Amino acid sequence: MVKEINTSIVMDTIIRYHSISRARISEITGLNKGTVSSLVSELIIQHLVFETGAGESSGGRKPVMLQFNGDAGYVIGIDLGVNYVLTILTNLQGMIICEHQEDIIGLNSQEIIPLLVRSIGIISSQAPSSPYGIVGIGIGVPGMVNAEGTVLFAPNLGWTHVDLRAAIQLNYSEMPIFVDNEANMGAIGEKQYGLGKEVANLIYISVGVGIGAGIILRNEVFRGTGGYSGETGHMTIDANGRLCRCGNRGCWELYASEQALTDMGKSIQLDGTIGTLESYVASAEKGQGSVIEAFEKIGHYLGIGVANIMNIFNPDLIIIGNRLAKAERWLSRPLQETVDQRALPIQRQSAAVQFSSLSSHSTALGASFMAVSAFLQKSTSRSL
Amino acid sequence: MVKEINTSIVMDTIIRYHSISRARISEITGLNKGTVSSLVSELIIQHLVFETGAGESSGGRKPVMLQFNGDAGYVIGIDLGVNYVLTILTNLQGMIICEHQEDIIGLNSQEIIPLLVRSIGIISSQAPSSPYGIVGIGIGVPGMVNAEGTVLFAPNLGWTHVDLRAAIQLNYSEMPIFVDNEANMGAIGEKQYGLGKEVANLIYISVGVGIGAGIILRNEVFRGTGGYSGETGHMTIDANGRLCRCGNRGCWELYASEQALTDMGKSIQLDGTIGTLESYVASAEKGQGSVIEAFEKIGHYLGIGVANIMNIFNPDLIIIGNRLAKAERWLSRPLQETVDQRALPIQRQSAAVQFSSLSSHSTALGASFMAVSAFLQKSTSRSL
DNA sequence: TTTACTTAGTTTAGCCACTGTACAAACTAA
DNA sequence: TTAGTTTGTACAGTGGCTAAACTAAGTAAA
Repeated sequence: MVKEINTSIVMDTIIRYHSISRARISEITGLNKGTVSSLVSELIIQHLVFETGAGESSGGRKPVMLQFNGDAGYVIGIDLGVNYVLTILTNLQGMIICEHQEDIIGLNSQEIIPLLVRSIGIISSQAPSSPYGIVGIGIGVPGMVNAEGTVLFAPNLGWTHVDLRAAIQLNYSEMPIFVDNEANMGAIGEKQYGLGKEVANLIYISVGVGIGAGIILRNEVFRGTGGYSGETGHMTIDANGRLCRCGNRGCWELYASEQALTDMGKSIQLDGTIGTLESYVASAEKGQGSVIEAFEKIGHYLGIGVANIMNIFNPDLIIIGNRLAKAERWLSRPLQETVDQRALPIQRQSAAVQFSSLSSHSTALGASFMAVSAFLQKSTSRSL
Repeated sequence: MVKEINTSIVMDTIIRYHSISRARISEITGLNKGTVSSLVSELIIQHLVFETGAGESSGGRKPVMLQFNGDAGYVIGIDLGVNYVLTILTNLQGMIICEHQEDIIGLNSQEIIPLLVRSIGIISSQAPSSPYGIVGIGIGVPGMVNAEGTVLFAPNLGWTHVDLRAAIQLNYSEMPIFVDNEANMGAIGEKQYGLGKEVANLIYISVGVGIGAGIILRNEVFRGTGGYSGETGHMTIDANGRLCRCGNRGCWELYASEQALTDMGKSIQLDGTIGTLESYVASAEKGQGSVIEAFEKIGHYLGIGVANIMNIFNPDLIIIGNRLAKAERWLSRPLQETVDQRALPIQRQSAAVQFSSLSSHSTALGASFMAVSAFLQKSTSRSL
């Protein structure tokens, strides 16, 4: 049991420092040199770590540098969006090997699940050969997911109670499969591979048709008691505001989501195109004032909710992700201004607000990391 | 290190089960009988555990029952309120031995600190003799406190940057002293000794002059990056609402706190008394409709914020505490109705909203528990 | 070169705290 | 009584750690 913990510590240290000697690991972790040596040799036998040759001497014998073998295996990450499926293959370090995207507009769950299985098949076949092969699959879904991987409610997909994990498991019986909310996966993605690498507390705000949040506190996802935390889109920001389909009034997502944009757009004369987010972005880029104003209004309302979240959580970082992050150019300034006006001074001084750095891959990368994490945990524990 | 962990596990098991045999501990924890025996004998030497005699046989030798020695030492818990100081002495099980209260209306920090020291002295002298004596002091403060025990900002006391821990430490140099926000302490109190014993995620909402929240997630207080989490009072619930002194508009505490009551009270004809919370409660008890209406309005607005918190955290339990809990009778129904209307169905099904069960002792008890917790941790670890 | 000094990594002996097994003590029930 | 249970202790064995010695491989200055 102690060995398990120490193996994890050594593994994490190697991954974090990218290239490191046994002696440095011993220094950093406080573990004895002998202990480190023996643990490392087991990791090498497991193909999880390899020696890259001699490093720079600092006045004595040259160290043998160690690296994490990111290509010991591969994982699949899936971002099941409202109208697309993005499937990626990454190695254990989150390097994207290949990706595959398909539209799912108008499809129901009976049609989407086979499509997911097909996508997994296509992507799997492109994995380079490796000691462990494909070691897991992660899936981010735009809805509430329970601990068993059942999608309880995904309004924008029209799903209720779809046992997604079991459905995929039918085709890949031995494969570890992780299903979670798209915002949680996005938060994990940003924490591991994006802007959140150095912070312990971050909130990833997924602004798409609605708004959801992935909450990472003390370096771990906080899912709440039933797994339904982060329903920030239905936070009241206007007590006497418009009625939301959830039954509440003045929900944040009525004022600051893609749906809000569409509502505003009805009164905007577009240059002939349909009112998709992409068309609005295109119009804004052409300088259409009414569209830019709409974005700025949404940025302002985003700021109100972001300030609330800052006041409640006192996080290191708030990241705006998902579809509306594409309009960063017009959202950013009004958002920041509103936060500066509305959040408590001590909060806005210590917390940063940024837009996703992984473009549209946050969720898929987070999903793939779930699988990586589980694989490494299993690998370092079973080396008994 | 393993021993430390196991000692803690044994200790926790004894505390939880109140009266238990070595054999049962071994069963429950999975530790070997011999291991449990040796750890228990050390705890007995330390006076932390004692044998209470034979228990009921279940067909064989009678077990020797063990109990946690709650009277191995005592701790002091202080609730520094806006206009009172409540000091309590408890044993290690949170049993209140004696208490002492003083008014501090109109006093500044230079006057309050000596008063705190005096109160500690008065209470200390009443502690029964015990193996360890007074083992720690906890203080809950109505303001932001950093990790060093400095009160950064306590608007209702008029304090900025008062190094409270250091000031008390001057008089009790070797004593462990814990200073934290009053809402965090209240949350801890409810978690340990009140309504939250069985739950992992609870939010304690302290409704006094303003509103603050103590957040317990996965059985631990979440304090945020700088220690400033839980500033829920400044959550916007009305985007275009009234201006708050914090600079924001439509802050929750403008509509749902003692301050809100006072504001409303200006237009209420009271029966000759001044507008304190107590006088409003008295009027409501006499059946004065306008006061009851005011309470109901506050209950409604409390519900809006509570629904927000439910949607964001998906907790097991939300507890309403501090001064306004005294008006439970009139707040409760409108609060629950609003939550039922506004929180997502799945949230309100799984989370309960209750009023504090420890009457006005939540904060002081939480403060005392901080000291208990630190003492037990130290005791079980230094038995090397 | 040679020599002295560093630093890296392995080996070995010893130790700590756990587990498993055996056993004594103390009880119940037939 | 006698057989069978349950509790708690004793003791040997083991896993995994640390400390220290040692080998290996370098640098720097005489």
